[in-house]
Amino acid sequence: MPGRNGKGPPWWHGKFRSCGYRLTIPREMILDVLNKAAKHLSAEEIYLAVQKVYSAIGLTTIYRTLELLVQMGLVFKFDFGDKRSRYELADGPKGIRHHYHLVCTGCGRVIDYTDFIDEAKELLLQTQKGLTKKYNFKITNHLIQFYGLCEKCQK
Amino acid sequence: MPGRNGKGPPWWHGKFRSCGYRLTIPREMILDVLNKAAKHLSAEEIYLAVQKVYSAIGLTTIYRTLELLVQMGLVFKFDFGDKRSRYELADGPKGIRHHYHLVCTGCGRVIDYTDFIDEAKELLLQTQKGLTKKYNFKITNHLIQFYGLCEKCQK
DNA sequence: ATTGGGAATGAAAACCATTACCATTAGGAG
DNA sequence: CTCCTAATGGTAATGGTTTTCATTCCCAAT
Repeated sequence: MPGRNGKGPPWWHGKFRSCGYRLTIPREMILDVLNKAAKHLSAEEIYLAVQKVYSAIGLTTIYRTLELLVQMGLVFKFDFGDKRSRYELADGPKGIRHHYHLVCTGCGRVIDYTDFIDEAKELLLQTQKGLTKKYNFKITNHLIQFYGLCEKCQK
Repeated sequence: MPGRNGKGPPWWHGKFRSCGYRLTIPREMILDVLNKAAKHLSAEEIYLAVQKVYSAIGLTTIYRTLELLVQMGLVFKFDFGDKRSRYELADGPKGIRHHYHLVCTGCGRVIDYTDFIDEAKELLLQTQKGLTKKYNFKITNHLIQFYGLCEKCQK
């Protein structure tokens, strides 16, 4: 289960080692599934996907691993209002391809978008800096989501 | 259970009527608790608070009413990562005192902040406009949250 | 290679916030 | 005041996520 392009060891190997965590089959499988999917999956979806290739996998391991990955910063966890969490690869060391979500409150559909003006990014950074100083709060991450009605649900 | 200042009928009465919903004791109690608390409460906290004054209240009603209020736009629903939802009064017709949250991933503490609102508002509006046009998505609401470590948890 | 021991796993049971069900109660228009 | 229907509340069910615990496996030290 190679990295993004099939060449070289996946970029996450180093991170695992340096954190003192073991690199196991299930963990690689889960990362691989997330890597290939490249969109938000639920724990169960990941479970089923891994199961196709590694039938011995247990749901428990899925949850445990995902929690670990989130805590390591390799994976983001989202809540779109239906009541299952969604998980998404944080896109590597260089790929700071942060993207955001439009959530339809009608049908639950989620649209990813990356068109976020550069000014906005700048502002976000400044805000972050300001808040860090004022509240002595070390910000590691942020969440931005828009809610509304998609094309179909407006009618 | 009077309005914000004890004079005049609470500002939400009109909204209820115009939506065709009945104005009942439990609903007023719940709004009253949210109004007095003025910070994010869980369903159970609201339940216990209402119970002190109106012991016949049922948890089911709490949930049902909160859902209604959220859907009416009178109340916002948040998820801070512990696994219960939090509810907060949307601050009336004039009080556009929008605020955002800093969530500590260490201890779960939540800090409200109102700084940088005006700058953010402008960009938010532009972003919103762009997204609406591009995806034909009618945005009704948004969520911004910062995650990190609070003062205590950094040590 | 082998091994020892702590980390990781998986099956099943427990958890627990939220919902569904349904018989009963009460708002408010006429 | 009455009636109709929305609203309520107790209880049981739901279902995603966690906990428990015996077993297995990674891997550093032999």
